[in-house]
Parts: sequence; C-alpha cells; structure tokens
Amino acid sequence: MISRGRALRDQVYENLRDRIVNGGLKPGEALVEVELAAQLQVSRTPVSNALVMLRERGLIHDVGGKMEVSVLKLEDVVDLYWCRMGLDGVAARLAASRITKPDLKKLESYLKAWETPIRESDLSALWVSDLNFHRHIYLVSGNQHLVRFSEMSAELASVYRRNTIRRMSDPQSGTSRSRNDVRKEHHAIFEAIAAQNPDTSEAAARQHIQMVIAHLEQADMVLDAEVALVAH
Amino acid sequence: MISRGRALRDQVYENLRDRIVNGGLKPGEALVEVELAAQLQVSRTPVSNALVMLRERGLIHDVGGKMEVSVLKLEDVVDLYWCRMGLDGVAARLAASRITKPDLKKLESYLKAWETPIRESDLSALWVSDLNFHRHIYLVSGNQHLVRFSEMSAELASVYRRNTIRRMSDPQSGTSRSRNDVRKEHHAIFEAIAAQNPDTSEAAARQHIQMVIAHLEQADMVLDAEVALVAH
DNA sequence: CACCTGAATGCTGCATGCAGCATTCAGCAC
DNA sequence: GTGCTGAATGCTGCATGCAGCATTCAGGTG
Repeated sequence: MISRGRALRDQVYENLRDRIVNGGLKPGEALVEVELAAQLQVSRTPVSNALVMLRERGLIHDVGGKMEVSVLKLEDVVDLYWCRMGLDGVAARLAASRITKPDLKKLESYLKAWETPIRESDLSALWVSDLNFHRHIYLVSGNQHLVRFSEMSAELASVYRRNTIRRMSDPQSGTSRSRNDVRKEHHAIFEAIAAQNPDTSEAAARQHIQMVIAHLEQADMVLDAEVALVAH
Repeated sequence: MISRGRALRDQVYENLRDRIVNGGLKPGEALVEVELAAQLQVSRTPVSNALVMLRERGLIHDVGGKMEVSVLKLEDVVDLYWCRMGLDGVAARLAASRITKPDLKKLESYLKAWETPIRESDLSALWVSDLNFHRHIYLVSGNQHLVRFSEMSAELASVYRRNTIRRMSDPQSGTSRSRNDVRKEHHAIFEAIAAQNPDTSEAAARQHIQMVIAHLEQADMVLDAEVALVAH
C-alpha cells in the first residue's frame, strides 16, 4: 500500500485524503499519529507531515492539540458551491474557446452515462461520470490554478457528501432532483461549449450550480440534517 | 521574532510566507532548512513543516529534492486573475445582498485614497487601500471559503507582483492604466454594492478584473519580461 | 453519593541522529 | 587543455528521543 518510490509523506497524505473524501474517516473522527503510523507501517514523521498538509487544505481541523476530520455544516457546503459557481463559470467560458474535437468526444462520453437507464447498483458510476464531466471542463480550460481551486473545493464538499447518491435514487423524496434535470443541465453546458460560445457556456455552467444550491437549501428546509445533494 | 506561544511551525510558515510575498525571498531562490532554522533560532523540524505548508499553497516548489520559491510566468498570473474573475464576481454579488451601513463606510474609506492626489512615495499606501477594498468585499460576502480561495490566489499572484507599483506611477508607459481608470472601476463596484444590486455588482467586479487581465496581456506584448500590473 | 484533587496516561510538537541521494570538485588520463 | 571518474560534501527525508500539556481516572473527602 505504501511503496518506497515517492516520499512517504505524500503517499500518507493521499491515503488519508482518500479515506476522508470517501467517508472511511468520518467527520469529527480523531486522527492519532501513532495509530495511523502503525496502520501504514511508517514512523510518526511522515504522518505528522501529512496531517499538516490536510489541515492546510481544510480537510482536517486543529481542535485543542488534536486533529479531527472537519465537520462541515450545510452552510459550508453552500458556500463552497458559491465558489464553484464562479469557478465553473469561468472554466466553461475558457473551455468554450479552447475545446478540441477529441475533448468534445470525451465530454460526450461522460454524458452517455446519464442517457441510459442505470441499475440502482450503478449509481456510483453515474457519480463518477459526473465528476469526470466537470473535471474535464476544467482541464480543457487549460488553467491549472482553476483546476487546483476546483479540486480543493470539490474535495472539501465531498466530506459532506456521503449520503448523496442513495438519496438521489429515492423517488419518494420530494426534494430530489430527477436524473433528467441534471442530464438536461449537463447537456446545455455541453452544447454551449461545443458551439464555442463563451457567454452561453458560462451561463449554463452557472445555472447548473445555481440549481444545486437551490436544491441544497430546499433540502435543508425539508431534512435539516440529512441532505440530498445530487450533482456538483 | 519567534515567540513560544503558538506552534513554531505556524510562526515559521507566516514568516516565510510574508518574506516570499513581499519579495524578501525571490522567485527561484532556494530554501535551505538548516539556514532558515539558524536564522529563526529553531530546529529543522518546524522549518520542514512550514515548507510542506508553503508547498501545499503553491508558493514554493519541489525541484529535485530542493525547495525553491515558485517562479510564476505571466501566463500563471493571468490564469490566477481568471480565477479572481469568477471569485470576485460572486463575492460582489453576495456582498450586495449582505452589505450594512458600517461596512459601506469602511469600503468608502478605502476608496478615498484613490480620490486625492498622492505623493510618489505614498504609492504603497494606494496599494494597501486597494488590497483592503477587495478584501473587505470578500469579508462582507460572509463566505469564508471564498475568502480563503481569494487569499490563496492573491498571495500567489503577489509572488509576481514586485515591480507593480513603480510601473503604475510611470506616466511614460503607454501600457499603464491611469489611476483614474482604477478609481472609476472601484467606484462602479462600490455604487452597485451600495445599491444592493447583485447583478450590477458582479458585473462591475468582473469588469474590473477584465481590465486587469487585458492590461496584463497588453503589457506582455510590450514588455514581455517586466510587467505593469496595476490593481488586482 | 457527589465532588474535588492529584497522579498516571496518552498524545502532540520539537530536537536530533542517521542513512541515502545528488551535486560538486579535485585529480587523473588523454 | 579538456573530459572523465570517484570521493567528499551538503542536504533532505525518515526514525526516534524527550518534554510539556491536557485529559482521565482513581481515591479520598465532605
């Protein structure tokens, strides 16, 4: 699991980051250096370094000497999506002026997952497609700092995201957006970028995030605790 | 300079960050742990931790085992301002809906520096006012993540920023924006926020950054190496 | 039984030892 | 003089020792 090639601290960092993002380490959970060091078969030093990095990203939090996985309130997630509103918009704008044929193909392929009906068990695949779709727009923008910021934002938000996919699949929930809503919003973004229209592209991207934020706040009123966040 | 109250690594981090941002440590300069440790009278450990943090923020860069202050190309700065285009816009939008009387007063006070003629020697004061003006809009937005991202972006860009103020004061340079241009753009932002108009506020904020980017790219053509960046 | 107090425990943050890697420089060969 | 080789140097990354702080738990007191 931990190889000797790259710096241990970076590997530990990635390991912990992934566990936090995927929910293996839950919000509020304490991160104890010696435990983690024992798990990963390294000394405390690279673990300590990794914790410093995670703190810098906001994924963990310093609470009275101890380190804990950050606990995000709904308000935090909404704030993060407001950031995404700005960043995604600019990314789509830039992407519209730099898109190439192969990149278009790639974007289209990510959208395919939303066209076909999907088995319950494959909802995570839908999620991955969604991630890839948005990420690829950032890549096409050619702006590495935009990529960085959006990744930080997405990572942080995903700390909150655990019960997302299950909820989206729940047709009972009045607050759930239909898969079709998301599909249409994605398609609008795709079409605008394909047409190389910056203004329309940015507007479509922002509209998408706008819907997510509205949905989050509506879900907040209904659920208060458990939230139905669909696409990001 | 280094007290015993807070964690040494955080103090070292701030010390180095400030030195990088203010140009005391120049782009490309190597950061040697033992040297810095000796300067700051601490051991290598907190210095090493601080370097890890700085790397996470992009201020320094890992180059073959050694750590060096990041060297930003003009392209990087332009990319950062595209980020700011998105972030500043959203911040202004949110600020417009949350502005209060005292915050308006504060914003206005920051603008005053641009109204009155300023001695050459006081150009740095102008710069500080500009920083405060934009920062305060972020604060008023009430979105801590927006604040975080904008700070990261500004810090990084300022690695590049050293010859800014001097250039702005050079009336010979055909690429320089007049102080009056900046003043008017700031005023437009202020007025829109004061009027609590989200759309107008965002548009004004974006327009401001748009001008900065245009100016950067124009300056690039003219100077290629040394750039006349005015307000951020 | 509740509360207060002090000792033991656990964990972090900093210092330092140690090994490995790259770079450099000196000396030698051509 | 130029180019190559090998040793010495310098620096990082990881492991571990050590001290301080907070938390906890046990035992005693009201």
